[in-house]
Amino acid sequence: MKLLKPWWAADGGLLHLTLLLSLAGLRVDLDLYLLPPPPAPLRDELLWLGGPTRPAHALSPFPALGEWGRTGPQHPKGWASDPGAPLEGQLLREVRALGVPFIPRTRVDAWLVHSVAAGDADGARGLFGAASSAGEVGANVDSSSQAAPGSGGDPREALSSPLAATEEEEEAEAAAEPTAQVQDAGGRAGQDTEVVVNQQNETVDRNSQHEERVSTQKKSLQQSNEDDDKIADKPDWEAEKTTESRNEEISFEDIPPLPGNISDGMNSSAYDCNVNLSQAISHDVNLHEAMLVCSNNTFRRNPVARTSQVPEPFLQLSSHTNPEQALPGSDLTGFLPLVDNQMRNVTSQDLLYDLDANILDEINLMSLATSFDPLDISQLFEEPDSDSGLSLNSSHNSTYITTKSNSSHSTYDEGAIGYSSDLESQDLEGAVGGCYPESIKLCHVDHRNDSGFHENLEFQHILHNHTYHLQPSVPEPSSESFSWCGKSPKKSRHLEDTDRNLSRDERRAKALHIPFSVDEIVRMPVDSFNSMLSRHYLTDLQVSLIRDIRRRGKNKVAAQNCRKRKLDIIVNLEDDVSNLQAKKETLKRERAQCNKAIDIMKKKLHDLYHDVFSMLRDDQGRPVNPNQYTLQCSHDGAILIVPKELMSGHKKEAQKGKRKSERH
DNA sequence: ACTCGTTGTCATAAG
DNA sequence: TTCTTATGACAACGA
Repeated sequence: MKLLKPWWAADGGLLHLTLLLSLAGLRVDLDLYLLPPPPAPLRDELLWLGGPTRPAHALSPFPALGEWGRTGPQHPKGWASDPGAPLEGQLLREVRALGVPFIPRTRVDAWLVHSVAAGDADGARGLFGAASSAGEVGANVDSSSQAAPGSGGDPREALSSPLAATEEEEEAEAAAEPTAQVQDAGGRAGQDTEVVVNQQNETVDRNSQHEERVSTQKKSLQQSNEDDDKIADKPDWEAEKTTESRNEEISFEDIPPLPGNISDGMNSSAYDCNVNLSQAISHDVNLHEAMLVCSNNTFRRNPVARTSQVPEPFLQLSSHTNPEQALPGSDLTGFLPLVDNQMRNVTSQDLLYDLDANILDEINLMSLATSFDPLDISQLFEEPDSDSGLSLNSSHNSTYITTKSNSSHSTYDEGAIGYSSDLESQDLEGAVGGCYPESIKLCHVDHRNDSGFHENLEFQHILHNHTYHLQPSVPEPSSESFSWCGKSPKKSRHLEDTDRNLSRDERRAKALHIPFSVDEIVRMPVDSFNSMLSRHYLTDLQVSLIRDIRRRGKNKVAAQNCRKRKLDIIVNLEDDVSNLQAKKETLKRERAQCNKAIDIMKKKLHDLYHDVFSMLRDDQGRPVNPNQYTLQCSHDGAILIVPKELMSGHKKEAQKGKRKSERH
């Protein structure tokens, strides 16, 4: 919702709103169904007031405005039956005077404007102010009901009430105050009408609070380029409101199909579908299903082929509300963010026609996300790690870069892009398509789809990022965002604690509902692993993740072993060093001992020498001078007393003889 | 704020 | 060719 602020402020917003509504097709039709059409002159004027480059019916997959009065149910008050009311021109002027932040172009817009003009100016400002702040149709309506209390017959209330009132209130009001207005509109009556009354009773408190919020929101609108941190500071009330709306699912199953062919006015196949509107509206996956229908009929991609790409199990999972309507392989839950990326320059029809293969691939992958538990996804988003990331970070490159630059951590480099399978985008890694941070808000356009949208985010994240890194630094849709989806922060925190011990791959595997444990995946022998992959119905995404998990797991073990080995080697080398040092010391000691022994021996020999000489006598009986004579041992063992002079001369001759022999 | 050890991951080479 | 293992390098994280 916050993301829409910049749309309104910077881009005029209407195109986005239109596309948004178009993409959320069934939802828009629901609104139309509930509301009366404007008078013909007015709608024409409204239609072209904004100077659209092409007719409204070309901008939107909905029936042309001209068909509105004929196809839509008649308002109990006969509003639709009064097409020529002389208010139109004045209405438009009033609308303009209201400072509505966009020019009405589609029938919905026209109706909104008209409704506003028909009501009080304050209420209108509240409506559009809230609309601009909330950034979603549902919010618009909701706001309008709060801003203009007391207008019991105002169709705005009929539209908004279901989103705002609680079931208890509805029941109470139903018993107390019968309102026939909406009942005429095809039997859907009950809840909506009751809520209308509720809204009247609801009041000033909320109204004043709401106005404050609106003013705050308007201020924030001016900061269209607010950073992610600001985005994270989502007001509690927004979350509450969202949760409220979400909890109040409107069931239109009992509503008969519209009398007219709702797609009569369409000149394109964008909305050429056979889906029963009432059925579609009654399901949480309206958007998905609607887009499925569109894809079947208009997308260039062969639906059959796409169908074949999606494993049966996921089909079952993806169509959590109405399996019979869900077409295989075409869940477009993640379409909004993608479209948002192109929205500024392209019409919805262009989008429908021009979805390229990449987008469709992603969309196809999105089907996987439908089976994800939003909480699981949320856990991934909340993942502290990073490198990876899924980060909420979306996979969109530009977004990624931005967030990365803004974040202190910034990690996702990943070449991941190239990497495999990576599913994560986030990492953005260059990845294919990703979703803007804005897309996060987009998901709140239709609360019935937000869980799916989160899944998409997760999915896209995973899709593009090989590393599965999570961007911790990037503002993630934390528990706050999940509270939008009706998850209490406590529960989210609890799960967070629960999963805290899980590794990233474990969390990813859990999020993708991979039926094997990470440990199994990693430890399994190759043959078993391959047979396991072939035995189970797994999507490419799952297989990719499993292989990555296995690769990372094995590499992790290898790295651990490698480090352990390296440490062992180091330890061994250190031991060797210490051993050698000890040996060296020992040898040193031995050497010293030997030297000592040698000295002792020398001394003993010297003493013995002198003792021997002291006992020797020459021929005249005189003692032999040890300085003039030396003792020599002959070959036969005889001891001879030889004068040193002879010994020196003999030694010299001996040395000469040695040299000669060496020369030769 | 910086350093250091640990850990996970990736890229690459080798078997 | 594919898979596994080993290892260097890098980054994140916590102490």
